[in-house]
Amino acid sequence: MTVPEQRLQEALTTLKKSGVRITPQRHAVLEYLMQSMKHPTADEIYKALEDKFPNMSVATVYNNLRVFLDIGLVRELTYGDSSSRFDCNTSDHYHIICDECGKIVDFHYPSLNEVEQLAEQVTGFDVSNHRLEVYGTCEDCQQMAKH
Amino acid sequence: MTVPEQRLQEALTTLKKSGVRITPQRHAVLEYLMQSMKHPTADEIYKALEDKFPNMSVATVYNNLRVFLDIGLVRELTYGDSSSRFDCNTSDHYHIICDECGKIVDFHYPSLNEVEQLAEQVTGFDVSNHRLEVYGTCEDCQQMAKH
DNA sequence: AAACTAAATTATAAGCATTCTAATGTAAGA
DNA sequence: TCTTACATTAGAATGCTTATAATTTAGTTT
Repeated sequence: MTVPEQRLQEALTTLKKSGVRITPQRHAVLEYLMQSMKHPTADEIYKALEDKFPNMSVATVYNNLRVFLDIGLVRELTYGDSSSRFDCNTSDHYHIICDECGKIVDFHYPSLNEVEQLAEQVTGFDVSNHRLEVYGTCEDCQQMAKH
Repeated sequence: MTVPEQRLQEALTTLKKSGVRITPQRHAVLEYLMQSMKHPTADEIYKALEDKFPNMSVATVYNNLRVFLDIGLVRELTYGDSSSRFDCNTSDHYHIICDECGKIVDFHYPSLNEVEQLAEQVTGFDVSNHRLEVYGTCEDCQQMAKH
C-alpha cells in the first residue's frame, strides 16, 4: 500500500470514529486531497472531480473541507491570493511559496518552540501554535527570468 | 513631533518622490493608518473617516491602500478571516493573533535568517522574505474564559 | 492668476470565493 | 426493508474587492 493510500485509510477510520458518514463524494474529495502533492483550492478539487461526479455541487466540496478541517484531517492555508488552499499533510512543516507562480512547496524545519515561549512571556498570550511561510522565486521561475 | 506624525511626514515625502498626488482623502487614509496602533481593515478605515469625508467612496480607500502597498508604505496581512488588514509598521516584526477575538499584537523577535538560508539550500528557491505568525489566546480572552 | 491635463474620486455595477437555504436523496443502523 | 438523521444539490445570497465611466481636482504650465 502506498503512503497516500495508507493515509487515506487512516483518515477514513478517523471519520468513522467521529461519526461522519462516508459518502462517495466525501471519499473522492478526501482521496484527491491525499493523493495530491499540491495544495489545491476548493475549485481545483471541484474541477478535478467533475468527470467522476458530474452532478456534484461546489457546496459539497466546501462542506466536506469544513468537516475535514473540524476533525483536523486537513489544514487551511490562506495567503494574499483570493482563495484558500488545503493541505492534507498535518505533520509539522512549513511552506515556501513562489512569488511568481504561486507554487507552494513543503519545507521541513524544526519547530520554533523558543519563539512561542518568548511570545508567551512578552505578550501574556496563551500560545497554541504558529505559522511560518518563506517567500521567494522557485527554480523554474528563475530559469524563465534568464531567457 | 510625535513618532506617528514623523512617520506621516516621511511617508508624504516618499509619496511626492514617487510622483503620487497628495489629496485630502489620501492624506486622511495615510494619517489614520499611521496613528492607528491596530491593523485596520479597509472598511474600518472607511468608517473611521466617514465623518470627515461623508462622500468618500470605499473604492478610494482600496485605491489608496494599493498605492501605499506598491510604494512599500504599508503591508497587507491576510489571515483566515474574510478581509485583509493593513500594517503601516514596515519595520521587521512578527504578529501574535488571538484565536478568540482576532486581536493582532506586534511581536519583536530577531529575524530568522538561518531558516531562510536553509530553505534556499533545500528547495533551490531564491528567497526574498518570510512571515511568521503566532496564534493563541490573549490575556483579555483568558480572563473572559474564567468567568 | 487662469488654463490645462493627467490623475484621483465618486457612484455604481460587476466579479469572485464562500456560505446559506430549502428540497431531495441516501448511508447506515433498527 | 424501513427509517431517519445526515449529505447533497441547485441556486440564491453575502461580503470583500475590483472595474467602469463620468466628474472633479492637484499640481504644473502659460
